[in-house]
Amino acid sequence: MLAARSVRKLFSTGELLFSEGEPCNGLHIIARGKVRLFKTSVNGREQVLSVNLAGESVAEIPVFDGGPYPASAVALEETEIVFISRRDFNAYCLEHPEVPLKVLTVVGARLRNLVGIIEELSFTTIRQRLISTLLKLAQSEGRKTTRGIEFQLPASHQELANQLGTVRELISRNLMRLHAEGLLDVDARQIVVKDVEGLSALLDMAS
Amino acid sequence: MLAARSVRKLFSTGELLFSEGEPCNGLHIIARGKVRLFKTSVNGREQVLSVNLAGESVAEIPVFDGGPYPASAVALEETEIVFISRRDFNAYCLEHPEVPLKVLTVVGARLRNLVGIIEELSFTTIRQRLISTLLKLAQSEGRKTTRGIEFQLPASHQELANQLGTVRELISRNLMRLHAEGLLDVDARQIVVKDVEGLSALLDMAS
DNA sequence: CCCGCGCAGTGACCAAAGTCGCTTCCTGCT
DNA sequence: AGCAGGAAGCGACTTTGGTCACTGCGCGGG
Repeated sequence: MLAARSVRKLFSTGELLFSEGEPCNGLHIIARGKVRLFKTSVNGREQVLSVNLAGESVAEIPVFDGGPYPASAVALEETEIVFISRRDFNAYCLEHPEVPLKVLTVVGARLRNLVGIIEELSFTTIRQRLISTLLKLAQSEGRKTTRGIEFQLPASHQELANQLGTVRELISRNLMRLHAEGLLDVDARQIVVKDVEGLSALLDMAS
Repeated sequence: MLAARSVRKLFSTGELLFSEGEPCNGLHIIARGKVRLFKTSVNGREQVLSVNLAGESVAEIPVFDGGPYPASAVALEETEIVFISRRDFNAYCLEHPEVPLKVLTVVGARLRNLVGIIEELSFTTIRQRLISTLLKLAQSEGRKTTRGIEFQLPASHQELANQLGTVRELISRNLMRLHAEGLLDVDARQIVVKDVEGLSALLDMAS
């Protein structure tokens, strides 16, 4: 059994699982918690590649091709990781041919996700990206009230900026602007979307 | 044998192998020629994801996860494709457990490549991206002459712009600017890099 | 209670990217 | 020769993104 050969590791909020460029010697599976995968630039900017929750694995690729980690990973909350060494996992894959196929679909999802990021980065403005994530949040976490759809931003402006590939200030500014346009109200992290249609409409516009 | 179940297809320059969003029913392997994978935006902009040569495969992912193509592919020259249906390839994978592992390393390379694009898009300017591709070209195709390292741009400014995720004019402008700075000479598609060190130096600068 | 700190708001400013409109050059075709 | 179409050059302009410097708030620890 694979579990027998695995190791459990605990990470507290903000702790690095691994850094870009490090050699990789095993597969990380998230048993509990939340992990962010990201790239860092020389001037300190960050670009988030994905946020993964319990049940998902991180950094499958270096396990197979033997290369270094292409990005860094950090725990966003108390996180428990199950770690399986490369040797063990490779052996396991050869014994169970359906496993790598399964992994391929996982990697596939990751690849589609990356292509999505590229699409956003090269075709859309920060404004559109912000609107799009606001709409997603409204749909997944929003509560309907008399004033509109209400929800909390899941993280600081800084964190949000990292995910959109930009800086804190632009989040502020764009939220302000949307408020000025009457589409939503902002109170600290509390967002009230007053006009979902209006927001969606802005997305569909060609540029 | 797998070859027995394969189909050969011919594509002429500019012909589409498949388009983003279409369902996928098999694996394409390039027997001869050159293929470009790209995304298209509503306003006609393009972003190149990769350029693949003979011996490489394209669109491995949809074969495994059954989803639609995440991007479009076009032949850049006379191209011959070997096509294997999903069913056949999946069956083949189960018989030969080492095959999906091999595919994983291919997909891994692709993933690293995409991460690289994301890094460039979110951390670097067009100027830097241009310099970087010029240096690559100089290294791979350049001939040393008395005036410097000489080579031809492999494609139109438009095509180059697509690869860098920008527009034609910025290629012109940045080439001009580099010329004005005395780093290279431009004559139509003929480039003469006069100062490789100077160019490289510009890349290392923080922003 | 006050201090420090992290987070957010904001205006001034600057640089990069993109758009438009037009010109020029080349090439192939009739 | 003349024309059409594609590729490139180029200037003027707008928009977007990013930087800087500062203010203000809220909260927890000393």
